[in-house]
Amino acid sequence: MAQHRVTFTLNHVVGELNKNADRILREEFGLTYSQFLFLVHLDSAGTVSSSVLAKNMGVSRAAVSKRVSWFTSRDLVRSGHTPSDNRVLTLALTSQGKRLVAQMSDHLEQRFRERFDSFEGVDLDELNRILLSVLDHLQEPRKAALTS
Amino acid sequence: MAQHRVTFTLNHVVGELNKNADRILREEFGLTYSQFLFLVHLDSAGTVSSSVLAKNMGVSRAAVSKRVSWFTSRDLVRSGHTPSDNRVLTLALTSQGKRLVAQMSDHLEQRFRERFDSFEGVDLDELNRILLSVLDHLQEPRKAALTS
DNA sequence: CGGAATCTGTCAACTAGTTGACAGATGTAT
DNA sequence: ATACATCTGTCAACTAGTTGACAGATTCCG
Repeated sequence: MAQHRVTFTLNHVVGELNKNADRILREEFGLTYSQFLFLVHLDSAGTVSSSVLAKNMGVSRAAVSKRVSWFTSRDLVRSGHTPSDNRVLTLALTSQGKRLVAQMSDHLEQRFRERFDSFEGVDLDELNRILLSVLDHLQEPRKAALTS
Repeated sequence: MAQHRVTFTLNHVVGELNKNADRILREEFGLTYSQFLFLVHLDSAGTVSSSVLAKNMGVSRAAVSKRVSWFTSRDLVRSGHTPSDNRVLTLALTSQGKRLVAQMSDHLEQRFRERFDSFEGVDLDELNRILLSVLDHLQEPRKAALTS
């Protein structure tokens, strides 16, 4: 009974973290956390099609499609069709976009450290290791099917 | 640099968990995870005003307001004005609502256990303890202001 | 070659949240 | 008592996601 409440705690923690990040990014950069995530995903992906980006971000192709113009009109993202395949719309950060996402990441991390470096109660690297282990377990349903 | 990535992992884990829960609840009960959460919050609150429920759920008053009729029309929630204060709309689960939320909770927990009871890699109670500690730290900005 | 299948991005219609404004009810201070 | 402040739920307009349908481009085979 108490056991599954860990999912509630997880949701609660994530809610607080994202709320904080969103507030900081709005104040300091005028962008939302979700816009930051878009740029982060694009940054780590390099040059990708809009549908690959959608898959990476875990949202629908339509969701990405509708947001692209917001970023291109601000010169943060460059989009264009490749000659090799005229269906795909390739996306990449502009140099300005790269600069911005680096600044945002740095700032966010600094604020995060201010808050947690002096916090002895928890080892965040250890927490991350545990969470990755849980994630791995969640994404492998094969085990249950094979053990019999 | 690696440190703040724990926030990404957290988001990822929560996304997977909620996606699973949503799928299960839709299949077995025809309700979404977010509808389940509405009922859970109302269940643990007992009889509350719509604005208190909004605060508990971490959403706006308007968001709750717009959803109430969905639940009352299905006889899961009862709503009415108290004579003591004619502004407030009091909400409570019907007996049918209570029965449903109990069934849903039980089912979800059973499925959760099936998946994690045999999983030796992680102690979920320990994880919950850590997360509660992080949550506590996040919600207390006073410490930083006082230590000097 | 020529279908047929598949993949791409976009559209329309929908859901569930937000903020800001509002009217009405209640509380408070002179 | 009366004016002012605050709290309540609801509304309109907006944002950001969803699914399903679609046309066009590409790929796969026979």
